[in-house]
Amino acid sequence: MGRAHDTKDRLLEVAFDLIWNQSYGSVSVEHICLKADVNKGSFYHYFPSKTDLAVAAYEEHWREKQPDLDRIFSPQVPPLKRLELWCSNTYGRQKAKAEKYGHVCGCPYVSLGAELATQDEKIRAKAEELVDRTLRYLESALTEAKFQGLVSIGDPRLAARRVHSMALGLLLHAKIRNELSVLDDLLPAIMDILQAKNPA
Amino acid sequence: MGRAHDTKDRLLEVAFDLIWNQSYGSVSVEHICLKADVNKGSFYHYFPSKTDLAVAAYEEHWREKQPDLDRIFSPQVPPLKRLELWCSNTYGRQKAKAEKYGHVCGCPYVSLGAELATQDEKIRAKAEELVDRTLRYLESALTEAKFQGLVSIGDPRLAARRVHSMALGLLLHAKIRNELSVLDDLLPAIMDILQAKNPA
DNA sequence: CGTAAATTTGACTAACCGGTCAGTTAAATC
DNA sequence: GATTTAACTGACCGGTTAGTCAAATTTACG
Repeated sequence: MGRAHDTKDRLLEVAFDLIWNQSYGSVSVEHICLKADVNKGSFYHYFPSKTDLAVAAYEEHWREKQPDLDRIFSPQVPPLKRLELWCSNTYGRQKAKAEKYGHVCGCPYVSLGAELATQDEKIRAKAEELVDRTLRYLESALTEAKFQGLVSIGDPRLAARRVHSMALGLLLHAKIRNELSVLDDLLPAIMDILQAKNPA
Repeated sequence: MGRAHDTKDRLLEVAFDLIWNQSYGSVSVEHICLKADVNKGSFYHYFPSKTDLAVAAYEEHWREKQPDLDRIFSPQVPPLKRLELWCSNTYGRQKAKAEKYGHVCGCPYVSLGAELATQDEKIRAKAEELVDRTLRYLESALTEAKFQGLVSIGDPRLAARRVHSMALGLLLHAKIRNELSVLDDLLPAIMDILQAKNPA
């Protein structure tokens, strides 16, 4: 075998970071290779195409962040508290990114999905998959919240999509206005949607 | 003067249509010129850069659609009815686009804004401006609705952003899933946010 | 009509794009 | 220590990109 280093991981990480911060179209394979200190030839040893890299980078990013979500949405945590943790986690990630790059970057899955959903089926499918996984966490929390009489909602699945949509929308507003404070309304807006009896 | 034709208008229309359907990055100046039947040299006679074309195309599109919005949000229409009309207008536009191109295209301002807000300041500013104009319609309707006791909301400006965020979020879900039916929940979700007393 | 200004043309540039490939290097296996 | 195989290299490819320009054409106007 060859030199078993972390080349592939570096490519995945750099790719996710650059695409999230900029956009798929404006980040070239060369940029990614340069920043990851990888030769272009090596790139195509690991990934058959730029598209495949993007898909793999987003899957890898999920894999890394899933433990956080599992902790936030742990059955040990009261359901509405999970939503509160999710909101503050979202805010924290956006704040960190904004401080690093000087502008609000919004939801990474949406950035990629919105740009390429109509262009690249592989990427659209992956974005859909990642969104669906997120919805599952939300739906689970909402189902429990409803059972405990904490919220006044109909179908938890539908309510989860509404909550998620509100979050995506506010993240987009924050990105387009480049103003992190838009996200201050995230938790209150969500609690209003749910007509939460006991505001977290 | 030269041949005073509709060259510029054709460029604006084609550009908006292509960028909305695909993305800024994947639509080249050549594509636009080809579809508009305009020589590339002529393009740069009218626009100093691709960015400037995009900004102008989006401004022009707003100019064309504003009469529709003025009609929908006319003071002659009951405030909650305005929201209902706005939702069905949104659905109609998405349906038409989806039938024309075979996939849901989402909100055009968001597509451009999400892709380029962190990259191109001119485009970010224009996206912000267009979103703000839309918010003004919503805020006006909500202010009246609140005064008439039709809704239970706090600050109408904040509520308008929530309504708009929900719409953006659902449009994004529809685009990423490529499923128009996601938008069936648009009006109900908005009415729930507002805790509308008299569901439209 | 004559001239000047607006418009149109299409060939051109120089950089960049995603992707290829023949060959080199280093680690694991026997 | 020889062999195998994965990891890596860097030059290279054809095509595309945004943008330029000098010349040609058309129209408005005095």
